[in-house]
Amino acid sequence: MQSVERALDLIEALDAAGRAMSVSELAAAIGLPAGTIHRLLRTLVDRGYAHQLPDRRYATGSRIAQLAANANALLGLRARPVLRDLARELGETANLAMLSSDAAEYIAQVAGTHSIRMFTEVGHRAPLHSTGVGKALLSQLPEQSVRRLLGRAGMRRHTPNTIVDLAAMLTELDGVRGRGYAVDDSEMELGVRCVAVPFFAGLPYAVSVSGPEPRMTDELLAKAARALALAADKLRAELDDAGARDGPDGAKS
Amino acid sequence: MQSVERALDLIEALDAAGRAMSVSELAAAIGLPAGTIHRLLRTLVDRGYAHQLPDRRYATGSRIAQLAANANALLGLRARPVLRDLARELGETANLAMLSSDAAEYIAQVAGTHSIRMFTEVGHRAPLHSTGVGKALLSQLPEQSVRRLLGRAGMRRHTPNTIVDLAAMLTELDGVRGRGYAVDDSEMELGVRCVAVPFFAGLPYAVSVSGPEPRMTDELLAKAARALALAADKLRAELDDAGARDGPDGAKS
DNA sequence: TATCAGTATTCCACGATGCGGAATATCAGA
DNA sequence: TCTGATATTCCGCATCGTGGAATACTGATA
Repeated sequence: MQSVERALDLIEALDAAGRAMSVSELAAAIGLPAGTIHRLLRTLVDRGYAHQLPDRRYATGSRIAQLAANANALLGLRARPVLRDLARELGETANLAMLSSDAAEYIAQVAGTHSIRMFTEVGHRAPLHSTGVGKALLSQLPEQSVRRLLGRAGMRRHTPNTIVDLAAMLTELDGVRGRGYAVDDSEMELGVRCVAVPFFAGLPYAVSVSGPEPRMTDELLAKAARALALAADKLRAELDDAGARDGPDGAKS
Repeated sequence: MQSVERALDLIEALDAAGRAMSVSELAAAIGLPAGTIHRLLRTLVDRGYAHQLPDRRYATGSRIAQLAANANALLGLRARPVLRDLARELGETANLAMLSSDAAEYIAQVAGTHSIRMFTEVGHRAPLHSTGVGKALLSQLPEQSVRRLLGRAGMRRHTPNTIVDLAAMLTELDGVRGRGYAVDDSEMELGVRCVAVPFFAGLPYAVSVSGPEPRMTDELLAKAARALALAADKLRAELDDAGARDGPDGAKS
């Protein structure tokens, strides 16, 4: 339906900009006359999906944040079967995290089968530089974005292993891209190891398993990396509803 | 624009349900023929705003979560001027939090003017039962929802002052409703006091100031409650873009 | 203060797109 | 296999969305 598509194009243009836009800017971005843009915007503003600033520009409205309150929880539900299989297969706690502003936000978790298990609260936001999922998320960004995010968030030392030097981090991220997975080797918390695989499902995500160092042997890490790569493929297919429109991304494994 | 309104009605119906719905259910909820609902849904599914389960039902799609990544940050920006005035007027750290699942999520913060200041990371999720903002958020919910949320999240003791008994909490929330504000008196962290005022802007929110106990005198608490009530009115007007459609809620101060 | 250029907003005739009812396909349960 | 309920598709029609043009608004400049 043409008019609905156009309204959604507007919502997405405002989101992509991350700032207020004028009618002319939106008209140029979407390729429609100003009058049409304005009529669509009127509906979006009436419904709270956009709001207008005093200088006549428009920005994303609060209704999106209201809808969002439930959206991550629903994604977490959809990811659970994949995480459950991972936790069962590897015996360690499986996590799903997404890039949220300048942090890694955990949106789902399934505990491992051992008595001593990792626990990270769903909704918890972890530093990008010192966690496996964080490094997996960063590996998906251009260097410029990495510099901006880490510059803003800082690179605080959590343990003697934490990478706190930007150049070292950029090198580490090259390694992540080459291997296909990131490792947190007691960088966030002493005695905790984590391996994480990045995937893109409309946003950067990472799926990981984490556990205590004595159990997270190099052999398990290698096995986990393979299982995580398969899980990432499944999660990409499950979590990117809009991806179906962009072509067979699922084929790029 | 009729067709855009109808598509947004669908998005909101799926969100409000928080679970998958059939075409018939959606048709009944919105009051349109099944064929019309189906045509709208096809566009929403194509764009990732809805997704279809194998049993033919539909649920919120992942595109909403993708949009959400920026939405809270934008709300935080819009709230800043009000929080800045509060921090300047009272000298203590001002916070804005929203109800997110079963926690209070901080979406904006402006530090106070003293050398020793409260710091809570934006995006941090705090327990509802043991924080001022959490109790302010809960005070806006029916008892049944309070029971469900606290049952699910638990009521863990953080300090000797923490309320860990449900009946005591329900009584406390009655008090919050009567006074118009909630107080955290070393319930989350010893030596930290917070006063928070609830408001509704499409979702439950709370605006608060917090500081160390020696500075958070009863006199300051009373003064802060008054300032916070005014701030809540401003924030309600600023953050509820969809509210304009529902009538003059701003008049219910 | 007046003017002007750029931009946002409003108006309107027209036809394309969205509409709803009916036909057809699918699904789950007996 | 059959059946009833429901989802999906099809199609004629008219209403709603369209884009161009007219009008209103704004900020910068003289």
